[in-house]
Amino acid sequence: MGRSPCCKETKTDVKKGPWTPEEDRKLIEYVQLHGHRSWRSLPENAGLNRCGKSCRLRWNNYLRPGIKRGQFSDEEERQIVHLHSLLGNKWSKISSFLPGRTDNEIKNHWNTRLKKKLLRMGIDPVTHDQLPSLANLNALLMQAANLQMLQNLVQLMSTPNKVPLLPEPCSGINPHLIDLLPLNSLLEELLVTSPLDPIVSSYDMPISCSDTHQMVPEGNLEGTECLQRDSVAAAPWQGLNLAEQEFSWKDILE
DNA sequence: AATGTAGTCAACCGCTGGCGG
DNA sequence: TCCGCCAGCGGTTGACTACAT
Repeated sequence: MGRSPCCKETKTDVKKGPWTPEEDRKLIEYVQLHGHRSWRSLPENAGLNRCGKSCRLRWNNYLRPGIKRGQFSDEEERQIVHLHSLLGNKWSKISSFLPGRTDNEIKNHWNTRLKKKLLRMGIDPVTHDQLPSLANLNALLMQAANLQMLQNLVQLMSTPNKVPLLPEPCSGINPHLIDLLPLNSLLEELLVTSPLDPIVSSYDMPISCSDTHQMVPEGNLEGTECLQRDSVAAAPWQGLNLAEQEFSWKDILE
């Protein structure tokens, strides 16, 4: 399936950019007299130094009779939003339901106005679902922060027992080696006292050594990798560089 | 008044699928 | 069935304008 050779490959001097009134006049006159059976040959026949594609676009979007210009009415906007929720970015399909409006115009209107309008109304312009409220967003952020703390802990616990503390001034704690054993219980306590979103908690976390089963999706206990103090955490937990995290031990312990 | 920034929209680019030889 | 041509489509660009600093 070969790609159509663009005008630039056949003619090097085709004009681009905005159309002049004179070009418009030539195009209108030609189409009214001969129709537009072949856009490819039209420019030459009409005496236009333009690409056939460019002529088709100009005709379809601006010169064709019956085109409605100007502000979209509330009713039109409602229709576009509704059709978009059903059809997605099928601008040509959507335009077929709005007489006089071109796909290009609808697409531009969507991208520049309607998307923002929907966002302001708390509606996701892609899925058309209600966006999470500010309060929900806050809770999600808290959960994300908790999760990140847990990740840090798990990362540390999956390395040898003794690890250096973060260098000053990240930590306000005496910067010597500490035993990570007590962190085990701290981690479990965190998991119990900080219930996570079901989506987050269904994440395949390599933690299930004791009674923290609430972290593991129901019926999925068997395959869950048990975190060993000497083992290396599974894929989602790898690649976390503690040095890049913004949490200090002080933060975690507090 | 000059400059920077954001918004708008006409036009272009490149891909896709239909069609005919 | 394969291949090339073509129109149509959706995403992107860039010129222009309005508004803010």
